[in-house]
Formats: sequence, structure tokens, C-alpha cells
Amino acid sequence: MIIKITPKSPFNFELSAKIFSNGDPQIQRYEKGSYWQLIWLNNKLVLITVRSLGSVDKPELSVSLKPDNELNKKDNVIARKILTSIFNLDFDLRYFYEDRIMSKLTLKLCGLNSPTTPTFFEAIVSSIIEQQISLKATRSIETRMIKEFGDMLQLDGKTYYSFPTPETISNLEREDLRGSGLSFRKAEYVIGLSKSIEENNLDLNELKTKNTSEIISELLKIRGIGVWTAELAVIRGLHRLVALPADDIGLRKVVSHYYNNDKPVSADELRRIAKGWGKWSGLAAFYLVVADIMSIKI
DNA sequence: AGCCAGGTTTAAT
DNA sequence: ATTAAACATGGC
Repeated sequence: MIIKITPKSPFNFELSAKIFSNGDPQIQRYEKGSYWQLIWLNNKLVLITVRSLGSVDKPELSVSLKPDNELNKKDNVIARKILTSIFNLDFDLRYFYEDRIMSKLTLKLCGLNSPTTPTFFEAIVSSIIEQQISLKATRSIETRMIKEFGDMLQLDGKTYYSFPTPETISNLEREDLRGSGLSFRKAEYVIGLSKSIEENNLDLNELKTKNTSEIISELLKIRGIGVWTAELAVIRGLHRLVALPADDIGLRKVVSHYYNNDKPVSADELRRIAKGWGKWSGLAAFYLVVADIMSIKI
């Protein structure tokens, strides 16, 4: 099944899709103009593949869903919603581009939108795994975990994996996740989180509807989630771009590079600088991180 | 080889 | 109330 989506302009699909794509082709990958991701659609595992038919100024996406023998119109609508969320397609970047401080960077990265995980759960778990270790270390741990405990779909001779569900993780022992490279501590956090979801003590879908500060304060009650993790989770999982991980070492390094001649920046200084980004602080932080990854000079 | 990397909890002071 | 220790993997 093929559906078409028309994002708000400007939108640079290639740039937005590749920047945080998982390096493993069986999980989430951008290559030669195509982005793919295995997702749950009404209890059916479906591989979505996205290609661009348009340009940055006139974006147009073609989305293929496979296998499609069991898909109906409702699935179609949900798939559209999920993709709109993943690529933040409802978000009009032009407002952000009016920001004076970001103007140079936004010219170089025009059309880059901030990506979101297919589910909020995935963003929370990823953020927990990312605590204290490098992004590279995180990625290899996550890849092992997804391949071992995620659901699998074989299509056209290839194998794809989705992120493990709360149900699956809630039934694991901490030794299982330790095998993927999580610490015993983090394994406990992730399993505990999954169990409280499965036991209906935590409803992420309901939580999603609340305002950002409420969501963060709810997340903070969960064992294993501190301020940094909660902020990262709402940014990566819910497009709550107001949130800003001011204590984040990586972000502070990037800000020191672009705003302070590479001299170290404290969390408070970062907060002060971030005031200039207004309500787009989370997006500004994202742009800075991407600019750093791509070694962009301004 | 050893320390740091986009933290958090637990256990001592 | 504040501080220290433990923790996982990958990169340098």
C-alpha cells in the first residue's frame, strides 16, 4: 500500500531522515533516498519505507506499507499519524527561522526537522540507556537489545526489527538485558518501567496529552529517570521542544563551541544563552548538535 | 592502560 | 544535607 503525505514547507526529507537514523539496516536506516522503519500498526508489524517525491520548498513524501494484505483504511490513517509524528511534519519551521541568533545556522540546515521515535516508550528507554555513556556505546547496546528482544519481520528476503515492546521487556530478567550490555542498574530501570506500564500503573498515552512540565514531573517519579532523562525523553519522544537539557555535557560542549569560543559553559550560562532561543530552545539545541556533527562553521 | 563519555541511585558521612 | 561509589561499552 502506498500513501502520499505533503509536509509543511520547508522540509528537507533527506537531511531530517539521515541525521539520527540508527546505523543498523535491520532496525532504522536511511540509504539512497529511502528511510525505513518497522512499526506496530494495530497489532500488526509493518515495514514503512519513505521516499521523497518533492523538494525542500515543495515537499512530498511517498510512503509504502508492507505487508499490506491485512491493512485497512484505519491503519492507513494511523500510519500517516505515526509518520507525521516521527518527522514532525505538522511543525512549521518558518517560525523557528525568524529567531535572530539561529538565523545563520538555519540557513545552512534549512529544512532540517527534529525526528521523533515511533513510540514515547522507546524514547524513554533510549534515554535511560544513554545515561552517562557515549552515543556510540549507546547505539551498540541498543542495537543488540533490539535484535535480541525486538519483534521481527521478514520481507523480500530481508529481516527487520522493531523496538522491544513494554510487554516483552516486562517479562525479562535483569540478566537478559545485561547480556545486551545494559548495566544491572539500567536493566532494573527499564524492566521496572515496562512492568508499571503492563500493570497499568503508568499510562504513557494518557501522559502524552498533558503539558510538558506535567509530563516531566510525572516521569521524575519513575525509578531511573532524573531531570536529564526526562527532558531528553520528551524532546525525542514527543517533540516537546520547549524542554532543554541544560545539564547535558554534550550540549554544553557544543554551545561552548558556537557561542563561547570553545571555552567551557556552565549549565547556568547555557540557560542564559538559551533564553535567546525563546520557546524553540529544544530545537535550537538540536540544530547546534547537528551542526556540530556535520562540522558546520558559522 | 586508563580515563571520559549527552546520569542516577544508594550508601555513607 | 551533602558527598562518594558503582556502573556498562566504546573511543582515544
